[in-house]
Amino acid sequence: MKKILDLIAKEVEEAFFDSGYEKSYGKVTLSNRPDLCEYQCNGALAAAKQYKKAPFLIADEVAAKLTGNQMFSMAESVRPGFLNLKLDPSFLAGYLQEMRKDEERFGCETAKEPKKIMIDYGGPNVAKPLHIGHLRSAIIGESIKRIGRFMGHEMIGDVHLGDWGLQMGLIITELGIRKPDLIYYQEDFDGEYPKEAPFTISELEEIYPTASAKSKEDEAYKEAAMQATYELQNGRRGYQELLSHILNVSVTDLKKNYENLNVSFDLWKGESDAQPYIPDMVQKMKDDGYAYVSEGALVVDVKEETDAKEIPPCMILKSDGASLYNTTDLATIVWRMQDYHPDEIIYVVDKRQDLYFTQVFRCARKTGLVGKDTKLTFQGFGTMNGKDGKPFKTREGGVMRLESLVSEINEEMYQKIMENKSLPDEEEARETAKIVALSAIKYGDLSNQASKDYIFDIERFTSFEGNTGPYILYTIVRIKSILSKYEAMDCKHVKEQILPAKSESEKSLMLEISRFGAAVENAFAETAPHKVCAYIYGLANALNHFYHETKILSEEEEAVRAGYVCLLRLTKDILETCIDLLGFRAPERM
RNA sequence: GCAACCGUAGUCUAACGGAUAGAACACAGGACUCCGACUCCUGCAAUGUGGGUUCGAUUCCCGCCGGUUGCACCA
Repeated sequence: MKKILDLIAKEVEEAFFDSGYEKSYGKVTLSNRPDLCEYQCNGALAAAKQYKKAPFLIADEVAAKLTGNQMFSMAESVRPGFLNLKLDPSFLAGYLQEMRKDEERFGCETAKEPKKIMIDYGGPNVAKPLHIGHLRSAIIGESIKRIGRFMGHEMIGDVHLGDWGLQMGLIITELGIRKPDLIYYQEDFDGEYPKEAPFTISELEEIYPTASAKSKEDEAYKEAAMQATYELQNGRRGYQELLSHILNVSVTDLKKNYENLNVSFDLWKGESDAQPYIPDMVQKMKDDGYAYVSEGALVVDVKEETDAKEIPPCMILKSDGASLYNTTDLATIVWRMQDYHPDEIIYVVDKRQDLYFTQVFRCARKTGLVGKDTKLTFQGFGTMNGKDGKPFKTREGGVMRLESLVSEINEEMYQKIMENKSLPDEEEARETAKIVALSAIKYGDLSNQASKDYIFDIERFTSFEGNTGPYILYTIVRIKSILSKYEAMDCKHVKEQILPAKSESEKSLMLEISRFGAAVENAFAETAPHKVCAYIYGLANALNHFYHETKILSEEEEAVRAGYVCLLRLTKDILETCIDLLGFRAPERM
């Protein structure tokens, strides 16, 4: 089903053409003066120069061609040369009627050329709990993935675990001190290792920071850890077995935590999965003459002549020959290309890594790891700040665990719900609090442009008023309540059909609904989930406005009432589809 | 020092180069015999600064001021 904007533009383009102007001037946009019109075309202003004619004269001609067109109830020319349009209510009702026949997509067409897109987000570290620094990547990445999928693209989410390097050696060393008898430490052992991990997740989460702290004070300890890391990476059997236990235990825990955030990944690959690709990749870079030794390290130049500043070379190997972050990221590109051949890889990463990814992308392109037909996108996000405008911290000034943040907000929501006494059942209240709390966190984040820093204000985000997640959910719940009352009225014999709007507020609501496809499409094109938020906020407002002015269930004319109910149901379905794209859902009651 | 990003009502935030810069919170008023008033309506209030390009600039270019961040062996 064509977007309503395209249908309108088609008519206007033809009117331009019939008046002797290029069709392209007939581009139509949503009105930025809703008091004057619903849609507008500024083409006459642009055409004035080419045709050496006053813009309003052109607009007059086009408007004349459009009068009488069944799509519009108004098409007028306004100085200096705007073309103002209002849709015919019957046309609009017909359009919505078509939308509601498509219960899944509401007429939103999928992309003409579906792409295979890998999306790298999450980025948690093994053996370390998720903290608030991981929140934005998870929320934004998940939403982009869902929006892309809705648009018909093949979206492959990869969590990209931090599971390589000294941290593993530290854990192995510390565990060896605590439990030296474990067979993983017997070098001559060649039997089967036990399936059960020799530690729990909470032990693991305690072992790592302890080991990390020790290594900073104790030089010998650090040596041991580095030695363990080296042996692990060079294939010591018992250590590798320990690594896989660490991975298993951690990933199980991470999955649970991400599940609570309604975030999921298609791939649970990590830095360790890229390691096997490193030697060949490095060798090829050397053979092709891209990599050379500078100050002891192996690097690839990524400067370009158009650069305003010096972009340092991309380091491939450290001067001691060891790999580093860059090496792993490049090798990750190798297997992604080899196994998936994506059209695009999107990195949802902290924007502070902008320069770093510029280096990696350039290096990957220059050395031929990716071809021209694969796009590499850096989708940097800003910092989540506290109310003081500084990076969000606990009251003590430490890094807050994600779990603590979530449970704090769950509790806050629970208190609110209990105050309202809307849900007498405690269990339901707890469950609902979780759902609403997640909407507060996610909407609070996603309603901002991803690239900007934003202030995480629990009080504001959890409010039921204003541009918040809970407000959106409240609107949905309210509609559900009305709909279920309608069901109980036993009106099955009445034909449900959307009728032409009779009031301004009804028409505004219908106009908002009709924009659905364009809004989602645009949000994906700009990888901008905040556009989905802006859209549903407008839709929820239009609904509440309409609701306030219109008696729905007490409307006496059955057909009109059924028409209202149709409109409400369509609004609800679209709102729910949109919040699913944002990664949260609505409760039945709240 | 060099570079990147960002400066919009008191606060928080939006706007393909287009009309009177749009919301939210807060504040000041107002609206419920009614489907969930956690709603709705009215008002107050903003583009850091100086130039340039343009018929037209929050948007593009340059200078200044302010903030954030990044600048080779961490990830």
